[in-house]
Amino acid sequence: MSTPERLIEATRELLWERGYVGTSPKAIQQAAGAGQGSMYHHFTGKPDLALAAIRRTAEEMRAAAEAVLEGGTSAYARIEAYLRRERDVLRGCPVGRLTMDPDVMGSPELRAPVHETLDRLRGRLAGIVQEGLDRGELTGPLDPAALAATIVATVQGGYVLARSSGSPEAFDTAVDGLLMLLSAHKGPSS
Amino acid sequence: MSTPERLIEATRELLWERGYVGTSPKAIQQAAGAGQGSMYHHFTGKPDLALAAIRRTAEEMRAAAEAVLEGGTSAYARIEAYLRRERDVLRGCPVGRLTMDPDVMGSPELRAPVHETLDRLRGRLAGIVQEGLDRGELTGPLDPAALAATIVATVQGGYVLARSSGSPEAFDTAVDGLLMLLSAHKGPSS
DNA sequence: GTCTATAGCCAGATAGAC
DNA sequence: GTCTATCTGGCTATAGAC
Repeated sequence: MSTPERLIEATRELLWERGYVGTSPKAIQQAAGAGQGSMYHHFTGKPDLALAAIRRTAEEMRAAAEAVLEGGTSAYARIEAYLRRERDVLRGCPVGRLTMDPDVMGSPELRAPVHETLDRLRGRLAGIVQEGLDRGELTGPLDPAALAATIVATVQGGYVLARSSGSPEAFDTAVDGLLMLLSAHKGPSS
Repeated sequence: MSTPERLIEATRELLWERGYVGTSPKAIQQAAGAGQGSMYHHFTGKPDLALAAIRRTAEEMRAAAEAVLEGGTSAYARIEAYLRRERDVLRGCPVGRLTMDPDVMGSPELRAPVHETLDRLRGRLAGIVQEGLDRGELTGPLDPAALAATIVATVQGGYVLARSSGSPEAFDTAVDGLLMLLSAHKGPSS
């Protein structure tokens, strides 16, 4: 792997683990096995490197979501697949985590990928819910946009509960609760 | 207000705004209008001060939740009151936020109040759901513990969505979605 | 491209005067 | 109880040699 590549990957890991504020250039260099001069040769500084890392993480998360949301199954099945998809629960969401970082939220550039990723995810889920209603896989009354927000919020909040309790179980319990509520809306053609 | 008091309050604000990692003793002193010597006279250091601040914040959050959860209304009404209670949405949850802080989660002492607060909240909500089922205010199938986790997760995740989009609206939308799902379980005596 | 040297500033804390 | 002085070390970056 090239040096810039290693630097980006190291930054991604550290951003996930410690956030922007808690991640120092020095720590990045050590994790990447690169010297200071090397890092500043390839990137203008910490914000520049973080931007590259965040963009890649956001892109990866979008792809992972899409992989599980596409496909020919029912709306309910796709939502369940998204909710139950394998996750590194105790590490939290590498994108959602950044919303609690004041320096990230204070920078329009760093913030944009975070905002976009979560926003598109909500939109994608809303579309699936709408599809489900149209096809009779789900029965109303159900507001697609609201349900989509609740789904994403349950996941993001599930991470909080899991980290708080130190066990992934809390995440699963929150997901179970949501699916329990949603299953009451399963339609005949599902 | 006494100096220790001002130091604790300043720490609470900064912890909320910037997290543990992003909060320096110097910033605390300036916000509290106290000198270094003064701070180290009253507290042994940053962890000690943070502990006092976190404990107080946790206590305050428990009280705020209890204030809205107690009372003689129906289970559904109490859950809705909790979800719609006024919040400083864009600032996020002062307790939940700490779960993303590696230094807080790495310290058993700092972590305990966070864990306990979120845990008790879940237990309290589960009790209310159970009560609602018993009284016929809610109709099953409904797993109290799972629903309680979903409620807390929706709130915690709602903060993430709101901060990501820069608007409190996303929080409200997630809450609306959850109440929409839950309202399908409103019982006859409600 | 990568290295070492250097710099100014901040973090976190201690010591001792007042 | 509060103040100033001081300390060690880390952060973030620049300069210039190799």
